[in-house]
Amino acid sequence: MRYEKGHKDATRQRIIDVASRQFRENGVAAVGIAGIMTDAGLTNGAFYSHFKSKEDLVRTVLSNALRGREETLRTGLKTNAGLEVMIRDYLSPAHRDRPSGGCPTAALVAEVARHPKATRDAFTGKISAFISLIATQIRKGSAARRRRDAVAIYGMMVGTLQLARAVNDKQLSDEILESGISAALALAGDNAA
Amino acid sequence: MRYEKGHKDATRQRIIDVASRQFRENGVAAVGIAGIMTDAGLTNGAFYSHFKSKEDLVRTVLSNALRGREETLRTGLKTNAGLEVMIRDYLSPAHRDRPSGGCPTAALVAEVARHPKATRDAFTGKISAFISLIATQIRKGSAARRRRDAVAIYGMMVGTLQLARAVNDKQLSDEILESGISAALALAGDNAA
DNA sequence: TGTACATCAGTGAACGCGCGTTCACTGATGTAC
DNA sequence: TGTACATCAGTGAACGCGCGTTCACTGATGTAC
Repeated sequence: MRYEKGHKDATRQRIIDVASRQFRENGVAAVGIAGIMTDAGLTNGAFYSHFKSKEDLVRTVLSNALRGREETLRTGLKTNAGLEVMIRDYLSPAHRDRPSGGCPTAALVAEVARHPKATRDAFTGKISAFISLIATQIRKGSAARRRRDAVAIYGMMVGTLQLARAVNDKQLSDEILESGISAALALAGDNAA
Repeated sequence: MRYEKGHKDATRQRIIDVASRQFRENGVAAVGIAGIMTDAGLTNGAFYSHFKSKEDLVRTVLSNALRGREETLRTGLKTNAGLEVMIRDYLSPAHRDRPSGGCPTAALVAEVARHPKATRDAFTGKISAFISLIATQIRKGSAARRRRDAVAIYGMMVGTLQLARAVNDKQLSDEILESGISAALALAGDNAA
């Protein structure tokens, strides 16, 4: 073989990583195949020996990024102080200011809602998983109440992060993040709230 | 004049209304000038005697839709049972299933965050206004705490509505809406929560 | 060992298409004299 | 009153451009005999 074993898989993964960053930064619709391939160090023609179509890439990127987030969340919850660190990380200025490495849900959820069913499927399962994970970390209340609060915390994190990103006023943006943290901690059953 | 007085203003408003619906339904990037003009009963060439550019239309539509929302919210809060009706309307299946007539923030906030500063300005002021309006309706806590909860409620409504729209499973989607309502009411200081 | 052929990741030009935008033009009405 | 011109909302063809996608080709390596 003229390329080492695993070369094609590595290339495919490189395309996925570049696309993952670009999609989160600029949205799926605004990102083109040619730009992704250039950033991956290839020419546009090579794309179709790795993916059936742009939509195929979108699905792959979404599954990939959400799986990565789930793992990070899972290990983070084990080693850190429950939900608190996760909530503070999620609603940090660093996360707000660098969408390309951040939560794919916050960046793409509204756009994905308009994509084909097969693409939305990638989301549905993972959103369910996130909610369940958060629910296991909530300290007080019945199982139903913990699950309700998990949904609310997740929705609030996604919404407030997006508001903080859209707003053109640093002070208001910081306030939105702070309010989100403090209200989310309250829902999580933390006394710091 | 070959057209009645006010004709051009009416046409302009018709273009804004059509664009407003299409943007919320499919996102700004996926909507073209030609399609908007066809729906408005005109040909594409006429567009540029009403707007400087597509971005000019986006700004106008955003200001318009957000102002409309603010008025609805303001009168709704006066005549109804405070926040409760508003929260239930916002997180209703009807709102989830018809984005074209719904909240422009939920539909467009992530996309607008990537638009030019002038476009984001339209958002910033109105988001501020929404937060203040909600804060006036919260029953308990210090002024700072009421404002914090207003930010959290708004963020949570936007986030949970988006999640409910993206998810491909009716039962999960309904659960997300219900959880959002009940947690938002709790934050608003309602005992029903 | 040498030669002919197979493999296949990647190249780069080309495809049709729809986009945002421009512009010469139309035609109904108003105004000047 | 009649004629020449101005106004201006809207028409529709055309512009260059970048998109997603296709495809004939390259060239380094492996395999067959």
